[in-house]
Amino acid sequence: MKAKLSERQERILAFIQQFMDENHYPPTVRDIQYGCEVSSTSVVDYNLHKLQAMGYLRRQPEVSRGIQLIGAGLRDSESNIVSIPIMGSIAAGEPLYTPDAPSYARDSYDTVDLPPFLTGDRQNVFALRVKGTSMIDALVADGDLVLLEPATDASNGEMVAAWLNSREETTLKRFYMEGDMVRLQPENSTMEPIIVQAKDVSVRGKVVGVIRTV
Amino acid sequence: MKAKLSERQERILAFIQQFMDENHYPPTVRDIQYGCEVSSTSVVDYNLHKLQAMGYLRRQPEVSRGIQLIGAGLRDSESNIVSIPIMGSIAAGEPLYTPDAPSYARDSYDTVDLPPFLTGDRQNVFALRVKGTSMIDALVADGDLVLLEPATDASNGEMVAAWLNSREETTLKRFYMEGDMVRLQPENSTMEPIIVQAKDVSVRGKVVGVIRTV
DNA sequence: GTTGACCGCGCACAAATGCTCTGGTATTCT
DNA sequence: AGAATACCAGAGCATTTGTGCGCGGTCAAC
Repeated sequence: MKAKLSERQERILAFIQQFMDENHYPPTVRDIQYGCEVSSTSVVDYNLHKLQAMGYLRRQPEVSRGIQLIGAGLRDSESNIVSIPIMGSIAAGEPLYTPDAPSYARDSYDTVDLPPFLTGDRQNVFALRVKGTSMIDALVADGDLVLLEPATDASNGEMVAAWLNSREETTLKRFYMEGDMVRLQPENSTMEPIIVQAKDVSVRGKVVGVIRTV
Repeated sequence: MKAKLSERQERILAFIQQFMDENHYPPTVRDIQYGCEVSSTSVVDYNLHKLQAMGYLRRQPEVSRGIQLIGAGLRDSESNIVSIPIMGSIAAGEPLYTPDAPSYARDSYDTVDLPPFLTGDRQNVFALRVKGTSMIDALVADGDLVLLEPATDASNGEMVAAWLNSREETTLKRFYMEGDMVRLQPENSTMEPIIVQAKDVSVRGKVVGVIRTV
């Protein structure tokens, strides 16, 4: 269904987003025409139909400015918000996020709405509620919300949510690969690192943000 | 300037908000006419002019659907976001927030858009960017954004931004009043509390949230 | 070549839509 | 009472704007 867009269609789409950001209402066909240097309104109409068929936008027939972007474009430009699912708590051993789950399956989770600057351009960011004070050594307190980017491995020094087979729990630590061992380093130097076999630990996500309300 | 609205104006305003929520584009004059059971477009036009003069919305002349809500209505219903001013950094000794400053003076500051759940129903919440690692003992790291509610005193145990006359700096600690002394307690037990005369410390705000991006 | 799909252009029409003009009805002020 | 003000109603005009139609390119398949 979603074939690749022609250059003109890309431009039209980008123009609509920009126009919405600036004016807070959708452009007319002729706005697009002039904004994208097209020489006829019918060309705009033609491409709008294409874009609609491909699912990039919705149009209200016979209605001026009856254009609304859907999908990723909507959240980013129109409401300036992204919805992030809260996939559970990180202290409890609940099943964690599966990155390949379809996005509409998120309906079954609570979500928080956050401005995009917290997620950057990362995909499938999800959130976990921190339960207990066991991660206070990583500058994360009870009740905090941690934002995670799905990942199965990490670079040294990154803060990750890691599943420990031996303890059957997920913990939040800095990740260091040392040979075939993995060292999970707390933030606080008074705490001892956890060192386990690489096969006994699996990374679930990298921390990209922390939110705390008091 | 902002006189109280007539019943019809309230209704028009509410209708525009509802229409925007449903359709993601502004209504036409006639949409409003039928939606609010007005018998003439001129009445709508008349009231729209009034509402514009009172600052509730902005119109683009000669442009269909050239209506955008401004002010409180926009933030709450359209984008579900509150703008919070970043009043500077907390490590530097810059002048801090003055709660009685008019809200439109916020134009001179950077702002971040955040969902309302972070501020609750608190008023005049502002943000400070944490510079340096001097507050890491309070679970706050370099680069974090702390959300503060303006306050001039605090209850024992609350985390506050406090100005220390002796050091001429603002610091983030838990607040304990003990006789006529004030103890500013770091989160980390390996750090020593700061104990000063109550007159040498002034509370600037209470921490209501922390945001960290990595 | 010829065909047909795809895309663009120009034009024109009709509907949608903002705006104005005229006049009316209360309510308030002098 | 008369004037002023605020608000509303109806009708109509002029512009804006979505949409359809005909025509002309390009490019690949046959």
